Amino acid sequence: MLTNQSKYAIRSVLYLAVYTTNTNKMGSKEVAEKIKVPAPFLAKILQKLVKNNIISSTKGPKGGFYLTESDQLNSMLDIVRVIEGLELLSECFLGLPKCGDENPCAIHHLISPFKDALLDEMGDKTIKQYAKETKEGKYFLFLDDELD
Amino acid sequence: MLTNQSKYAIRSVLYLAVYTTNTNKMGSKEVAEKIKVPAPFLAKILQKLVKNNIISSTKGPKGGFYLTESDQLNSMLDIVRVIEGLELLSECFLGLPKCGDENPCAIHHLISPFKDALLDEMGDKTIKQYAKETKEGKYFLFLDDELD
DNA sequence: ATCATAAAAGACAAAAAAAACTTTTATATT
DNA sequence: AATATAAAAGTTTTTTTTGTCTTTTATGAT
Repeated sequence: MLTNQSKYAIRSVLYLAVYTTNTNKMGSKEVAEKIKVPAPFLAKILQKLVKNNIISSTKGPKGGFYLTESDQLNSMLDIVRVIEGLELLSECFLGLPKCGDENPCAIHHLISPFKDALLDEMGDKTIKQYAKETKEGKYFLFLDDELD
Repeated sequence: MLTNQSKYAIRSVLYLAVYTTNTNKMGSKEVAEKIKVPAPFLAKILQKLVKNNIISSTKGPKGGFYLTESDQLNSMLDIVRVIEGLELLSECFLGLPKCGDENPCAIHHLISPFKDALLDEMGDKTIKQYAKETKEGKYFLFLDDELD
């Protein structure tokens, strides 16, 4: 439903939202280590996120990636949009070309309400909100040494 | 969430369940045309399904693929299991290694009930039931010339 | 028995996704 | 100004998925 690229993107943005500020940036290798994804691959993904105004960065010593206040107003769906587009999220679970309410595949009735709820939340809720709830311990970004 | 292979497999099994019998088999090319998937690729998939007792086949003239009564007692989950395993269906939507109720990712609360419902239906309902409901017009297997 | 048909088997090719590597550019610190 | 740091940019490699092609085997019909 999502490519690894989108998954890594979402997890890294959430991580950066929780653990960095404009005065406390983080390098791509460190982020990769923390959330346990391939470092060079993540570097490419973060690059793409910067170019599309999802996150921010500065080069050089003390440089790295971080989120501005305005970056934090983006949604998960915004992230997916710039990484792979929204097609994967919307296409039929069984691959039926024109699956829909009028022409439902065998499991459309199960998928449809779920997809609506998912797109609603992923489209409306901001990274800032997710970060806040993560800090409150509601969600996790990786294992074991969470929040240390 | 599912590979094309699994999608094609499910759709072709449903198609065969609706449109064939042990006295009225169908060749792989014809099935491929009907459900609009690449013919040689589907041939390989059907082969795998036969080998794993999801569907049946006979060679030669008047030969082809079909479902026996006992084939029809399989579930969609059985199909996915033999094609790609159940990993893809069960792994975390954001790729969190040990996502679960104790260690939820940011959207676990949304995904979890959906996944439960999906696995329940896909695991319990038989191909026979799906075929019956498809014949009743409840679901569709392809477009336009349905049931002609 | 022969022949045409259709699946089985196996090798092969193309495309997409995932991942790695190298060079260049910007920037804080000294 | 020089240096070290870290992102940006671009190229390349690997792996997985998808898809094709060729040969072999089985079987119903004549």
